[in-house]
Amino acid sequence: MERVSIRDVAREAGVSITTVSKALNDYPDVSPETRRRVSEIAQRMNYVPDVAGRSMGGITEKVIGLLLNDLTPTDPSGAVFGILSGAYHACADSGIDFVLLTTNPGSQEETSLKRLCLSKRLDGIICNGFRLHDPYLEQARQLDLPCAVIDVEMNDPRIVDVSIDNVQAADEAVTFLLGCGCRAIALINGSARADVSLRRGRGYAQALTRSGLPVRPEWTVDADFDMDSAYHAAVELLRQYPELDAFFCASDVMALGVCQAIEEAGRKVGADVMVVGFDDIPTARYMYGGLTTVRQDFYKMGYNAGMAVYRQIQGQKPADASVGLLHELVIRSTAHGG
Amino acid sequence: MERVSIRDVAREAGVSITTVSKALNDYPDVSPETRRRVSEIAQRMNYVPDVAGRSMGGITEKVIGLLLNDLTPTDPSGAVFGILSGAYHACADSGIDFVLLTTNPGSQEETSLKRLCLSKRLDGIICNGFRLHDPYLEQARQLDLPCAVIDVEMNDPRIVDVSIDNVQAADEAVTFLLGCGCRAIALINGSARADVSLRRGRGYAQALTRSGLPVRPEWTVDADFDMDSAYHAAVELLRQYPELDAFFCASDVMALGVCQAIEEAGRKVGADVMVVGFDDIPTARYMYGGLTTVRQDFYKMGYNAGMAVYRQIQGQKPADASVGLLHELVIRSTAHGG
DNA sequence: TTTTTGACCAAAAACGTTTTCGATACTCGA
DNA sequence: TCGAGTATCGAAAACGTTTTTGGTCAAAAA
Repeated sequence: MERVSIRDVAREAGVSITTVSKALNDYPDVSPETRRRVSEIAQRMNYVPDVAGRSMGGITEKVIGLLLNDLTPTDPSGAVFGILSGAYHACADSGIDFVLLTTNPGSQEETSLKRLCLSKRLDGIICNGFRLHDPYLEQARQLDLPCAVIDVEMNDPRIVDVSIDNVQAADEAVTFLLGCGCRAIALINGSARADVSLRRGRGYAQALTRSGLPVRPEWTVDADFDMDSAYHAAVELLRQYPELDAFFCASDVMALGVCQAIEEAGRKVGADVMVVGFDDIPTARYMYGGLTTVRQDFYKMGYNAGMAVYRQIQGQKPADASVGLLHELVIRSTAHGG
Repeated sequence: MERVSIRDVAREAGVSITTVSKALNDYPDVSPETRRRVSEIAQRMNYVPDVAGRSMGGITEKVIGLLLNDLTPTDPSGAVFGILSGAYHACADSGIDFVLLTTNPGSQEETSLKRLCLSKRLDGIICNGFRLHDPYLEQARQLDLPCAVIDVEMNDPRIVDVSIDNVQAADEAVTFLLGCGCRAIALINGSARADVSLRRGRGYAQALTRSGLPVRPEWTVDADFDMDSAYHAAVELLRQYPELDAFFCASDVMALGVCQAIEEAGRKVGADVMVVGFDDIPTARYMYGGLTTVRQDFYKMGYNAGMAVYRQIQGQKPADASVGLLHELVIRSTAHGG
């Protein structure tokens, strides 16, 4: 596509490039008549200032990057999409450029986070999907750049943590199951390398302990947020511990695998065995009569993360307070009282 | 974050900036010793060439933009996410930059597609979510830029169409319902402003006509791909035409609303009234005993679109042939034979 | 010994802007 | 008529690169 430069516009208008630049950038020292004529010509010629030249001239747009760890072909929970959409809109609302970046364990070895940010000219970054011990997690601490991290507790005054209170959320879910009369509750957790898994595990144990019940380690299994793994784990648990009367799952997708296992074992979900999921995915209310689950708002996560980073870019305080989001226990059929 | 320029590196290494540039860009006329020393210093100083300066110097990365019409907070079908992920990976595999863009009817009025592409320095573009009569649709034809459009038949030799054969897919679905013995089949279609809706409507009519059945316009309703609209439409249809024994829905999400309406009407999904959806969303097999549906691969859509645009950028023929993708009728419980 | 060659490096132009500063011409008051 | 002020514009530097061109020096060829 043919690009027209400021020189072309200047030639066409019979003025210098200085005047064109000033006319289009609302400088005071250009006559109304000239300004009008130049803008008209620029418009007609489809002149769009080159962003690189502009940057050389000292005018740069601010940019926030959303760094996703391992962009998968599909996003069953809708979490990544919601975060992405939220971050995008936060940038749009703030008049900031948005760019999407991805990493994987391999690329984290070859390019440092700092160099990645430098190469993309980032003014701020939002990180999602990091696992404990990912190299980038530690590098984010050394990064001299406004930064928000989703779903990992960083405990760093310079970094904004964005997440719900996962301990509390898991506690509520398990407490609810206890209130339903359940006494043998298994935990199908996400990957042990995910910070949220640790926290949900803590909430699970905390609720049991408060009720004076023992935490039986053999009733907790990591299914890596994977439906099939969750299914197989549940099959095995149900075989080995027929006394289980409830499952708390760290994602709705895993809950589906668990429900299937329960039904295949000839037991009734929501009656013989209760199931609580996590996330409240869009189709949750249509499965197994309605999945009882802990809702979290991924769009808001992304949006708040974007806004927090934006505020830091604007020079507002290093966000000593992190962004806490609210969760909500949504009670449907797979686990319900009385 | 402090940026290090090539000048800083040159000073530190005691050579000219020319030599630094050549050393890092593998020019032959720099001694191995100098090259080694310069790269070592550049690495240590965290020097990353400024992309704007680089662009001024005549080196520009190719960029493909994915233009989404109206990025919503949630993506129940996973279509947008799949396409995005596919396009992203196509770019990554081709060593091309990827940027995400969005439009809405309002912004289409104020900024032309050409200016949008110019301002983002695009070398190619993928369009998704366009409605018939969107201004950008016509502008895409005038655009002098490699371009792929998803799910709209453009009939332009310079533009790559990417989609499944929606007429054929709908025909197969309805033909299957007819094979199941259904004789009164309603169509819950997407928005009439979406090209795929027209095509699925054609396939629906085509299948009925081939079997000698009349196409009753009152049995077709546009529910705009919305679950609630589909629900209400189905409620009304079932009340007014109790003889209906099947629904063909243009999306799984709408199929869910329809199923709910059927059950609330006291009829049994998959027995009294059969339902076929569209898309095969990740949780389809878990709903109503398993949704019968037409599967399409959104990731592949995005990937193929990206690759097609990339090939055009590389100067390969204007892609007279469009990219056709395969669909697959997935038979589960909500509609099944014998 | 002189000339040629090749290896290595630097000066400078170019890219498209913005912005500072100086230049010109005009207006107005004295 | 002249000087000061004002309105309008252009020249030129600057930004960070790449790339062309030319220059220096030592080694090889004559």
